Amino acid sequence: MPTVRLYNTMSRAIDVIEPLEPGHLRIYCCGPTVYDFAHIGNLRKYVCDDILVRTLRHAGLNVTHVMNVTDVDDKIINAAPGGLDAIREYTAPYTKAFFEDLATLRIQDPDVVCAATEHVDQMVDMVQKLIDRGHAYQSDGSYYFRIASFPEYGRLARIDTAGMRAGARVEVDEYSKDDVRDFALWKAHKEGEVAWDTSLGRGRPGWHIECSAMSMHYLGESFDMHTGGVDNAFPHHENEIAQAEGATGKPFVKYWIHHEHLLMDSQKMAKSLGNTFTLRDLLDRGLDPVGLRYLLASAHNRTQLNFTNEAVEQATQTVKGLHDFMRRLADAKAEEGEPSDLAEEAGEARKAFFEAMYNDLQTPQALAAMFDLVKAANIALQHKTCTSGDIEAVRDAMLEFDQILNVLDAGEEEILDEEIERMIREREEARERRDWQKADELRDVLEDQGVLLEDTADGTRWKRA
RNA sequence: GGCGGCGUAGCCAAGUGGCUAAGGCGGCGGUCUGCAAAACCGCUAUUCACCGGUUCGACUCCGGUCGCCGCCUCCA
Repeated sequence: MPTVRLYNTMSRAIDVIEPLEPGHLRIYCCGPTVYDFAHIGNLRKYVCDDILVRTLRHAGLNVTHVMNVTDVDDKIINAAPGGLDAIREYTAPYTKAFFEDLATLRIQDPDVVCAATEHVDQMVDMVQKLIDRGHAYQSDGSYYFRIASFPEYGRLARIDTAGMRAGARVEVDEYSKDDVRDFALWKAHKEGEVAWDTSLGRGRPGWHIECSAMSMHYLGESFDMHTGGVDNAFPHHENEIAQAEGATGKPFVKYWIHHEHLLMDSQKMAKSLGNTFTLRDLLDRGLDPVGLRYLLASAHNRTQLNFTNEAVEQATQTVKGLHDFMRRLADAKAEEGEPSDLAEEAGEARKAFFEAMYNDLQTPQALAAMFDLVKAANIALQHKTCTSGDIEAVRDAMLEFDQILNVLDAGEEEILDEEIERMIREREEARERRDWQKADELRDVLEDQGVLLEDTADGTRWKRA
């Protein structure tokens, strides 16, 4: 099995990935809070997770991928006062939209998707363990994690907890805590808010507790990998560690992966700047979802990616080029010329591509290896003798790359359109008569319908624009 | 104020203490084509924000300046 290396926020180094259980990698990815449509910056994170999981699977690991859906939090409660029915009614469409967005971006669904509101029991159990072990206390019906009881606090984000007292942010929490650094595990019921009647009393879970409770419920008290946006490292993941390790006394997660943010036109994305766009917004503007996937996948996950309209259009062009290439490959026939060494080139490209991916997900280098092969194959197809084995090797390599990238066409066969076929035949006849004017006219008509023609030695081909 | 990241061609984006600074998109010129398209060939950063320093040698290491971005209690 190949060695996979990834940057681990905990160690601040590129670590060799060795699952706790050999051959089986258990990963938890922080999921969406479904109070609104996901914006493109949120979605980058899921594309990064997708590339990561696909790479781990390609390396031969059996991956169990769990993702949460946060369907109860302050924003949701504010938007949907009342009980559980009210927040479910409010969040359901956003949850549905979120998974539609994942599908649009060709992101594989996780093996397990868990909603916070369906795991309150597990969270209550965990809070109880924290109380029993002296890490939590009650105040006015709410429960808090006592940071002073967990000396390791701040290890992930390298935060000096002493300095938090002088933090720039103003404390806005109206609940009473022993120490400003402590965070809520369970919030006492307030009138008009959703609540559960539990052994802790009537109330609702804090945000961080859901991820600790659900990840351990599905993946065990210690598991391999946990992902999130860079902003989640502190406080969310730091708090998760405190809760999990406080409750079990065992190490929580071995590898922490954090994905960088997307910039919009070199600016941060923020509602106040009016530059957050949902996938729907972008599709309405005519952007191609697969081009978008390619763009989001094409930069390294730990660098900020600058999102511009132009960049998406470029990515879309690139993907079109790959589609053209696969088609050319499918139609390829052996030609006379010097013998090609395409099979070897394919092998080299494969090696380079996956070495790059296995070495901290270096997508840009992997893509460069792929394009080197595309170029070599195009040259060979034009000037050399390619055996069916040569062509097959290139095709297999491309399809293998696409196990990670997932941007190629799924189905080969384009539905034949009789009207289009008839016009193409008509144009062929015109061309035989050397009636170029008529032929060009027909080509223009088809182009207006989004059909592009290519006259090749083997006849005219067409594709959708 | 504290901590951290980044600044590479028109655009997106890799990279290394010293061979010609990856790759993609775009543009220009050419081959092919009835014309196109696709593909191919050539050109498109004497230079890596700026200023110093270390070094035989730095884009890569150090210091400073400017710019952008993130975290510092619930934002991917």
